[in-house]
Amino acid sequence: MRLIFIATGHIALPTFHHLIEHGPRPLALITQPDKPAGRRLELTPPAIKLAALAANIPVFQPEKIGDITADLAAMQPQVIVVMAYGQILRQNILSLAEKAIINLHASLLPRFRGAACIQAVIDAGDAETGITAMHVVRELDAGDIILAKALTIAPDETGGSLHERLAALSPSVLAETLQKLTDGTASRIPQDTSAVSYIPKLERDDGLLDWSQDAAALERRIRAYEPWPGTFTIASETDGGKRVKIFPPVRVVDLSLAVGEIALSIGQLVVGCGNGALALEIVQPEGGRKMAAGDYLRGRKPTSFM
RNA sequence: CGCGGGAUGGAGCAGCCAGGUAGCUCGUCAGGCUCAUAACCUGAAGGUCGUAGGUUCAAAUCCUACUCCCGCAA
Repeated sequence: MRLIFIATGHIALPTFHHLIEHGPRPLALITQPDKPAGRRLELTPPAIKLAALAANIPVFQPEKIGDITADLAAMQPQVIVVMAYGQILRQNILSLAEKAIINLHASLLPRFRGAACIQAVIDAGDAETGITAMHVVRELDAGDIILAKALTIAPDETGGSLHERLAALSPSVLAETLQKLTDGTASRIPQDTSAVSYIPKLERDDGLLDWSQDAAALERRIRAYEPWPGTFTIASETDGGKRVKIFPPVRVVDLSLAVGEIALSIGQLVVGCGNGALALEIVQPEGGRKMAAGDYLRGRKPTSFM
């Protein structure tokens, strides 16, 4: 089968490797251009690009995917697979594949269309999520569904752990999808429009915690946003009003504190929330490294979080 | 040269601006108290103040260079 793979995010790596090892071998990888990253803003290639180069698969990194429409057409693809690419595909791309252009999306559609679907399911407290294979249409994540596989979300699941498990689940979803497309047994199930929800891309600042929320909701948020975009708060003036990152695990405890008030309870840093309180284990003040929350409290002596 | 914070006993910090006795909260060890404890009391050990130069009678503190760690941004 003549297949082109379009992907940027890490979540696509296992699927890409699976195709390289078990076929159909991708004719080319289309991925985002190298971007400045790191403290010195050095140009950094997407990890999947390195994987392609190592396997001698041609790589295209157009600023706009429309720029290489002719190249794509010249490869005469039967199937195009899109996964965490990061660009919207125009109509002229959608019609390039002879058989189908499909997208693997990391949620059980139509719930949580959009970029931050992995964080969203944990944040919402959902019991399960999964990988959905669907046809690509002009509207984002709105195409007819071919198949989906589900996973149960663990009570201590983080965005990172779920990302890994979904990445590992993806190759089998794609393999089955390709099989059905070949057989002609692939179903086309339209999405239930009444159940659609959309979750936009997250920015670093979205990780600012609002201590007036319920402790249980904050606990989910802290797990969901680890490692991206991460969660943080602002320390009181006694610690210079600096940013403090919060890492899971955190525990909901029954302690009566004002919103944002900090206390030392049985050696742990406890923060008052809107309903209940949270015991923090690991924090990282701006400029410092990760440290035990109790050490942070004893050393820097913050009195409250904003 | 994108912006910024930091390096001080085992941990986290203060002291630096206005150079002159190594400090705080913990931890560790010993002892005490207690039915008991992550609680409390007493005592002790543990530091070439990141590295290399410079200024000075005197440098954790001022100056220069370097190494390492980290936040923002992307």
